[in-house]
Amino acid sequence: MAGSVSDHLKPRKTPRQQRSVMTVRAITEATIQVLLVRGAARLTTTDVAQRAGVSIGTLYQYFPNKGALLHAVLEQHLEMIGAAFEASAKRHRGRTLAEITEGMVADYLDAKIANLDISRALYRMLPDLDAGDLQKAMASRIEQALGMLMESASDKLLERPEDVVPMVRMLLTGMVRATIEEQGGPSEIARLRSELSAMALAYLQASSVAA
Amino acid sequence: MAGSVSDHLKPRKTPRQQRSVMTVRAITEATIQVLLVRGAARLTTTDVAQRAGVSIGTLYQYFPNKGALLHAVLEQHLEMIGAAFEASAKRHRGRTLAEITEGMVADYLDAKIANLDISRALYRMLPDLDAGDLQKAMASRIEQALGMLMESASDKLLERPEDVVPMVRMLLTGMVRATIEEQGGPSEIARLRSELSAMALAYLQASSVAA
DNA sequence: ACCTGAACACCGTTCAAGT
DNA sequence: ACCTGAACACCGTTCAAGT
Repeated sequence: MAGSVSDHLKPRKTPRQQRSVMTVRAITEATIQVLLVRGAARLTTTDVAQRAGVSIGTLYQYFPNKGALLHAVLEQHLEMIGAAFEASAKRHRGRTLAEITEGMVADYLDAKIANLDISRALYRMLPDLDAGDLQKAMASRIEQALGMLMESASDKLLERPEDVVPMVRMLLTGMVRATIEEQGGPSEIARLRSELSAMALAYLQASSVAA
Repeated sequence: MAGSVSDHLKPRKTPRQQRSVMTVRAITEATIQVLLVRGAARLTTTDVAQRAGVSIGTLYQYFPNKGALLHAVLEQHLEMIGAAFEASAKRHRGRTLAEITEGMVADYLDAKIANLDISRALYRMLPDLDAGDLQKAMASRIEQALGMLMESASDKLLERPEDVVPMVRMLLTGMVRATIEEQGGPSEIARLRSELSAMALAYLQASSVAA
């Protein structure tokens, strides 16, 4: 073992005084701003420090490297999406398979669309980010909520949930990601909203029996 | 207009003498080698030039920048995948919807799996690569072959193909990409092979009527 | 405990000089 | 027509000195 793969991505120190708490917040805020304005490829630690109003030395006091900075921003965003999905799952629990499916797709899409720019920027940085840990955690979080939802469906019983649930999770996140990365406009997003529901529902029905 | 977005990614000059044709080939070969050995993030133009046995100056005589180098490698790989998919489409034409779907999924997966390492490496560089043009071309190439296949199905007639065909294309490429990027092992790939067929077929059947 | 910024290392890219 | 490699610019990261 000897430490997780991504020890080097963790924040370097935990701020103990008020001043430094604000410093850290200023740095992550600035990171998002620079990300949106300049894009992932042209994001510079110097830019971030300047925009945050601190020196580069200070930035590196809290984040061991550029990757850790972006990792922190990604973590925030995923936490938001994960919480939104879990809340959505609770809302739709116990309804019919069709209702659950449509509601779940709509809510996930809405959460991503509400932060379209940042979603797009973050997707673009994923590869450089060594974010396998975060993505895995997110995947199992969504799968757990999904599994619970499927069990709760009032009209259908899912067969082989251990295979079907991961596939549906991948369908949901993969199609939304692809559409956003392909620069899909309003019409592509509208199509995704209806067709993705239809797709997920057709597969789920084919994989379940009457309850 | 004033030139395509990615003029700066095109090769800088076309080699006119034998010597330089070999030079270009050596450079792209070396790029793949370095990509596989060091990974996308640590790929260095110096490394590539050294491995190709030329100076950096020579490298920059044929490729205007690092991006163009990777762009060329990606283009080669996509060309191979595209051709494989079109050949597969021809083979399955005229069969039943279920046979077409299964054959298509299996063939696409096989083509990607046969070059798993390079596929993985290339997926990781996509964002940095400004490869929207290549991806769009690839998407419509696959969609055209898919549309032809759907029309040829002996037992079913697809409704709203203008919506359904792009969704199936995205399903196919998106799920394979997600599985590969998530470092899926043999068992995840086997699951993908069967479940992705089931998913696509369930959606296609729900979107078609008897022929 | 926190902050600063000059200095270092590394890498992408150019260009004057060569064959 | 093609090749070379020293030189330049830029950016991530460190660390000795400060409050």
